[in-house]
Amino acid sequence: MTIRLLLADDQALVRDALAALLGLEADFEVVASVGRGDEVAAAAIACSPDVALLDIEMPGLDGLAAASVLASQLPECRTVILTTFGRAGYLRRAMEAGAVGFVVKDAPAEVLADAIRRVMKGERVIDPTLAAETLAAGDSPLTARERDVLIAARSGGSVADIAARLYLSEGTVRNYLSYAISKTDARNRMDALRVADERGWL
Amino acid sequence: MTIRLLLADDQALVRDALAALLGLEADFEVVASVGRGDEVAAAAIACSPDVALLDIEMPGLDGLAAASVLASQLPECRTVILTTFGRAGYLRRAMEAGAVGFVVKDAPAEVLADAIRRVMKGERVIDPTLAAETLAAGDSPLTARERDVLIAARSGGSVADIAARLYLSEGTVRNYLSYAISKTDARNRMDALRVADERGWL
DNA sequence: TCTCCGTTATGACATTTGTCACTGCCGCGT
DNA sequence: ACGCGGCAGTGACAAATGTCATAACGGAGA
Repeated sequence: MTIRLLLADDQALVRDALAALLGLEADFEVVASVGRGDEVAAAAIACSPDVALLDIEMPGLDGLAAASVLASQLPECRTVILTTFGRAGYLRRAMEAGAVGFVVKDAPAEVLADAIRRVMKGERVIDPTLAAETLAAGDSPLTARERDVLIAARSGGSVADIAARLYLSEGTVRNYLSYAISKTDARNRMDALRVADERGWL
Repeated sequence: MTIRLLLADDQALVRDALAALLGLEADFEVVASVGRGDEVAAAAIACSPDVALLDIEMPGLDGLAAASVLASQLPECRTVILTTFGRAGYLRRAMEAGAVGFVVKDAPAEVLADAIRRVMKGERVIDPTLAAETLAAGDSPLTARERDVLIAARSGGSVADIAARLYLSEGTVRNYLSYAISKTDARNRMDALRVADERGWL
């Protein structure tokens, strides 16, 4: 009984390489392979895979959003997130999006193959180091707006720019930035951005 | 006549997957596979590959530095840089480090295989889009110190922090930052950092 | 109902940042 | 010998940033 796989990764070379790697295993069959998050659902419906391997960073729709869509439209297909970044916040969001597995690209090939077989048996598979880290980082203390302001600050604009983009007054933006800076124990907005990003709070 | 390959990529899964992919081609043979830049030279000397495929982001020594070492210690081995980021500055630095090929991971698998065969024939292989972009971005207008200051600014510290780290006066740091901001047409240091990073000037 | 929290906002304030002018030193090329 | 450009610094100034107190409004929960 072969396990039917869907592969989603924006980097064609990595996608093809993973297909080659998984194709070496006798019990795996790659039935679909896409390079954009917004193509995942359609491909899954067309090919009805047993397991979808989704990268997070993809154009169109990110892997986490794609996992949500997949969970609602094709609940019998299990999702494993396969990503470069073992960033704490990703794991939490992946679980919320209905993923049952989470593997980082640092892991050796056997870990991935093993993870796929285990999710097929109904288990949840999560990188243990990452799980610990996620628990340690904890929930984001940032409110929704504080997060919005930080994200808007990422492009390097001034308070005025951010205020204009979010339709807020400049004073309000300064307040939110100040809160964010204090909650992240940072010294200024760049530092806050760096810290929040590392902790997966954005 | 098979082409002997050395593979270097910090992500084990990607490394193994690439090995599987390249192994499917009849004329390729992966003779070494490492996960750290500082293991490249030793592995190359031990296995004498014809072509080394190096990722840029690696612990120990980055792919560009590893390419330099390889070029001096084992000049008969040709280097192809294989990286996620088609960032303009990387290409220039790769060429300076003695690489003869540059392939982005966005490219389809045939491009990589083709590139390997072509560098074996003595050709240089460079992603054409990227080449154009690199020429457009041009040489970095930043002086060595301006670059240092920008890099130090990346960790999110204040002028005082940067000055302390580089053993400069605060005024000097402010001047360099100001020059950097003006040379990048940015609005503030974050913007300058973003721009310089994108252009590969760091 | 009353209180807490998040959102939005203002004004005042100190600090930091960015800009500019100007100086001196050193090394390189003509 | 001279000028140019990079490096390092000072001082002054305007603008942006970060902090704090304070306040109004609405929703969620005790």
